[in-house]
This record gives sequence, C-alpha cells and structure tokens, in this order.
Amino acid sequence: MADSYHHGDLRPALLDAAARLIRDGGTDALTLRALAEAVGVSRTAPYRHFKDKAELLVAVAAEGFERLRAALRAVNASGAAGLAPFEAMGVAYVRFAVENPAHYRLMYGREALARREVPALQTTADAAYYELVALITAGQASGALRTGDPEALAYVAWATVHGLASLLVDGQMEQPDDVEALARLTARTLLEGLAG
Amino acid sequence: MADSYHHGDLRPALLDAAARLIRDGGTDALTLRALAEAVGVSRTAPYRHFKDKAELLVAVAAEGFERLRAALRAVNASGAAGLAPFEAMGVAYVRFAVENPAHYRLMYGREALARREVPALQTTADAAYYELVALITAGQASGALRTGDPEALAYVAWATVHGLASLLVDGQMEQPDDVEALARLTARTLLEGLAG
DNA sequence: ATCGCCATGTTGACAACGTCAACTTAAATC
DNA sequence: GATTTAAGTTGACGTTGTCAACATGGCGAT
Repeated sequence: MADSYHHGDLRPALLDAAARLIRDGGTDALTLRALAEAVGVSRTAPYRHFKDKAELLVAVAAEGFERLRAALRAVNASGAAGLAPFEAMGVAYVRFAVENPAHYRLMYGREALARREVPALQTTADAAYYELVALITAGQASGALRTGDPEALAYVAWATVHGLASLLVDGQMEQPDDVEALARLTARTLLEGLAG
Repeated sequence: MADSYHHGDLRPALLDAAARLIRDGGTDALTLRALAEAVGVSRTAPYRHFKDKAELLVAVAAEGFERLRAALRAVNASGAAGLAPFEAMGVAYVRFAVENPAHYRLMYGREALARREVPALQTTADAAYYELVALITAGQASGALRTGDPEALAYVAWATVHGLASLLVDGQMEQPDDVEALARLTARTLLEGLAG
C-alpha cells in the first residue's frame, strides 16, 4: 500500500506532515503542493479530505489546541496547592507557545479562524481555556485567590499569558535565555498586582 | 499633474491607499496590484519607492506606531494622578487596536517584521512602548505603584494589554458591546492583583 | 465469482499574486 | 539645449490555490 494508487490513510498523514512543515519552515512553508509532495501524493489529493486550505489549517489548529489542553490539564492534575499551580500553568502555556511558535500563531491568529466559522474548532479551543477557568475557581474555593467573577479573573489571566506568548512568538522582544523564569515572574506579578 | 505620466507624490499616496485597503478589506485586500490601481498607477510603480511588498508593509506599520504613540502620549500629557491614568492608557491602547484591527495585526504580527530587520521600525515601536514605561516610572515615583524593576512591571502591563487587544482583534472572544469597560476592568484587575 | 458504484487520487488548466528585465517619459542639471 | 536620471510602464515568469475532467480500484449486491 506504500505506492499504490490509493494512499489509504491520507488524512492523518496530511495533518502530520502539515504540522512538521509548519514547525520546520513556518506558516509560509505550508503550501498545499509542498504538503502533497511530502506525503507522496498529487497536489489536489488533499481536496478529497479538506474542502479548502483553510479547512486543513483549522484541523491543524484543532490538533494544536488538543496538545495545549493536555499540557494545561497536567498542571491541574498535579494537585499542587496555594499559588504554585498558577505559576506552573503560566509556564506551561508560554512554554507550549514558544516550543510551537507557528502552530501557536495559527491557533490564535486570524488566518484560519473567523473567516470560516468552525464550531468544532471553537469547542476544542474552549476546552483548553476551561482548564484555566477550572484552576481559577479552585483557587477561589481554597482562598488562594480573591473572590469575584471567575470568568473575569480568568479572562485577565488569559490575556496576560496570551500577550506574553504572542510577544515572544512574534518576535516583538528579544527572547530571553530563560523563558520559564520570565513566565514565572509574569504570573507572580499578575497575582500580586501592580499597585502599591 | 493628475493624469500625467509622473504621479509626483506617489509614496505618501501609496501609504494612504494601503491603510485604507487594510482598514476596509483586511490584510488580504492589500495586494500590490489593487494598491497600484487604487492610486491610478501601474502594478510595478510602487517598486520605485519600496524595495519589496514587505518594505511597504513596514512603512504602513511604522505609521501605525506613530498613531498609537500619539494616543498613549495624550494620556501621559493629561497629567491625571493616582491610578486613573493606568486605566486610561489601557483603554487608549485597546481602543486603538479595536478601531484599527488589521493595522494592529500588521504592527505586532510577524508578516512584516522579523523577516527583515528594520531598525527604523523598531525605533518607532519603542517610542510607543516608552510611553507606557514613562507612565510606570511616574507611578512609582508618586507611590501609586509598588517598587521594583520598572521594566519588568511595564513588561507585564504591556503583555496584558496586548493580550487583550490581540484576543479582541483576532476574534478569539465574542467582542463585548463595551470594549472600554472591559479594558478598564482588565487594567484594574492587573493593578490589584489576582491573589486574595 | 463478477459487475458496477463511488470514494479516492491524478492530470491539465486558469487566474491572481509578487517580482524581474527592458523600455519610455519628462523633470532636473549642466 | 543636451543629457543624465528619477519615475512610471509593459511584458513575462514562477508560484500558489483551486476547478473540471478523468483514472483507479476496493467493496457490496447480485
């Protein structure tokens, strides 16, 4: 089946190769033709599995959200107490972004997204976000965090960590040697507040 | 000179038209051919003023940074005391992003940026960032903010506000009716901290 | 067993895009 | 007034996403 007319398992093979192309060469490297060639198939074969290039990008992004969610879930599952898990989740989030920059940009960028409304993608993204909300509500229950609308707190926390990730991933600042330390500092500053 | 062979004032006309195209149709609408036609000139005329499409995008982004800096500078110039200016600057920043989404994405995205190192662009961007740093150091001097490395505090503040702007601009959340209130809430939460 | 269906894959073509090379125009300089 | 040269034009090329028409072969019904 290696060189038969029908590939037999093309869709997952395409997603795998797409992730690899994006990782190695950035978003620009993910061209349908290069992707098809990487899998050993003709240029238009992907159209049997994805309506569009955009639809393929959505699928790649969804797979990224799964991985991000797994990373955040691990923090929640660790059962750490106090403020430690907040730092840990911030670090996990930023680390994912820095280790998968093009993937992260695709997930939270506009390219694949709003232009086609894909509920499945939103669901997957929400699942990742929910890990953060769960951490916040647990923190409030234990008294580690102040009271208030957990959605609002989660939103600010998300914005902060996403902002840091975006700045790093888009090369807006010189990336420091120790990204983890920067993420930890950011999380702590967010917890303690800026006001005197 | 309207329909003469030489346009006479092409470069600024291109930048104007580019900003308009981006505002109306998003980044995708900014194609060199459409741009040239909008100005009434042949497709390759822009090459006399910009080496590349990328170089043109850099110029558009730089102009955006100028406008953003002006908006932030107005907050600093207002001379408000206490914590009010921090909310005001957060609001001004987010408002700029929401009102110029494609422009903002271009400024802080990767398309035009790291792929060609343009010191002039970095300088302009730094000038905008400096407005935030200035506000932070002033806040520390007046005792409104806690002590500590002002660069670090500014960095967290920037990440938060940029994260919020990015989420809104990239359509990651349903955009609320009152963006200003959300920005204000975010700024206040950042000031007060999440911990209990 | 075999026939036909249809999901899967291929080939050829097209328009849009960024960009280069060669040419044209007219404004500026001596 | 001649010439240099900045500014603009035309034609072409390679790359990309995508469509239409065609080819293949695995699978169920007979």
